[in-house]
Amino acid sequence: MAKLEWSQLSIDKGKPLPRYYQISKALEKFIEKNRIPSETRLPSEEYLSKIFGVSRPTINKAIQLLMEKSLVRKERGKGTFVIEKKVVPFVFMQDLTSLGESLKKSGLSFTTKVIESKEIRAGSTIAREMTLKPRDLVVYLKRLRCIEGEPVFVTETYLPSKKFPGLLKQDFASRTLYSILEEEYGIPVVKAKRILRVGRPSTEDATLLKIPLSQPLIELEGIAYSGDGSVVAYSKSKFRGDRVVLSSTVFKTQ
Amino acid sequence: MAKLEWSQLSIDKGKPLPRYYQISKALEKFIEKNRIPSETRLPSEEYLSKIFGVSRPTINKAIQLLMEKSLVRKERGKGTFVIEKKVVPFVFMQDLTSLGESLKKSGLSFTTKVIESKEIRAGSTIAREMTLKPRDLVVYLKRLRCIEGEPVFVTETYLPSKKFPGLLKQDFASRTLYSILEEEYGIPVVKAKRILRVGRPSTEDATLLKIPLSQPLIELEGIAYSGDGSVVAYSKSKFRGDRVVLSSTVFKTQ
DNA sequence: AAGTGGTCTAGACCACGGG
DNA sequence: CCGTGGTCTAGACCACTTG
Repeated sequence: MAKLEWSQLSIDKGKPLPRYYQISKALEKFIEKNRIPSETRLPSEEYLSKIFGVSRPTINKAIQLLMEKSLVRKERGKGTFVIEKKVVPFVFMQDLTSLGESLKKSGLSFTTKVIESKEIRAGSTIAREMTLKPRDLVVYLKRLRCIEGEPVFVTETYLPSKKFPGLLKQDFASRTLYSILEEEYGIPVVKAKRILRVGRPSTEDATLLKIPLSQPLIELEGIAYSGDGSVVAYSKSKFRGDRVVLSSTVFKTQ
Repeated sequence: MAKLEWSQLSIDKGKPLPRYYQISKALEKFIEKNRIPSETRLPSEEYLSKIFGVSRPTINKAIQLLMEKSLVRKERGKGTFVIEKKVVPFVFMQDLTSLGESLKKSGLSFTTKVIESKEIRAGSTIAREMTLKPRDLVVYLKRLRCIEGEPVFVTETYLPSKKFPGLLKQDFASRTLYSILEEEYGIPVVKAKRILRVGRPSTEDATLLKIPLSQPLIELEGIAYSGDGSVVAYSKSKFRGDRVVLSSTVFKTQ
């Protein structure tokens, strides 16, 4: 009977709006109004193309828009499914904590997976950010963080090897980076600069985060400093824009 | 002679990557490597389709990707043009300043255009955010901010009418909102909550900001409080993701 | 084997901008 | 008028999932 419902959908081909846009809106409204449960499968693109009286590429593009809004998820060979809208509230600027610590406090279950860890030369770009020389060694760390079992962000971190001998032997999956730095090396982070922008995933990050290439990310770049003003870590985190909200509270300083 | 350069481009149709993706990357690299100046017109889609040996819709989709990355801008009837990459560094969390004040300090020339200003009833959503009753009156203000002449973000602000009688008569184009609140009403903002997310523009906002609907925005929602803990303003700002970087510095508090 | 989405083609018509 | 991008069609082949 499900098909009967969808079959009522239609668009006005006379309107000056693109058909794919009208179809996208029609589907969106239909899903909202009828409160289509998440994980419901949409009719096939073939079927929809008949309903709306357009070609399949047009339907494909319409659904593409819904996917970019994270309303649906496509699975090759299976179909298109309504997504449950989840957002993880996320505190990060309030106090000077690493993202891992911030997550811990929130009480949500989260896991860390180390994608890669190695020692490399800084190179000109990283060296400039960290006020090192390009040939200096740094520890490179790439971690994937999942919340409630779902991938939410990846972080790439660079730390000066000189300051943290043996760092690669630490267990980054079960302890937060900041706590390792403070407890194992006695170097606490006392200041951090952060830069935030919108970005797009690389093919690798899209795979890790299980998102399409078209979905925007929130990029958070950070430089952490120790008490003597030297750089302790340079990091770049990429968050799924559909799963994360960053929040903070600011008070008058004077 | 420009055509000669572009004509060298090609892709490997045997690769397992979509053609539109390969073409997009090829064009991107070509623009970067040859430092194609901004405002240069790309070859027509027709021409490119011949060069790459694919159909025009495929070229169209490839260029679509570049547009979403804000590398090019399409103009109907004219062509596709390379965009100058401009980013406005933007301090926002450091201290408790309004966005207007933050801009002023940055030294960049900026203008404010009032799109709309009126008194309305709060409604349930706004009332909840501002701890008002749905039927309470609020002043609604929608402003477009331009930096160096280009639209960069829109802000919608709601303020409780009761606290600020005659507010609509103020000149919001030449003074910042916070300074009006403090100097005209003696109510300074001492605390603010901020929530940040990625969003997509409404058709109206896309027009105001001169961006395609596909381009993501940074949304900054804020609630400002006065000394007695009451809500002074609720605002929602939407920034062009390709023009803005938000930055902050955090210190250890304890 | 059948059904799904991913992608592509060759051609088409339109609206817009500029000569 | 012509060249541009915006959009659409009808059909196709592929890779993947499921029965």
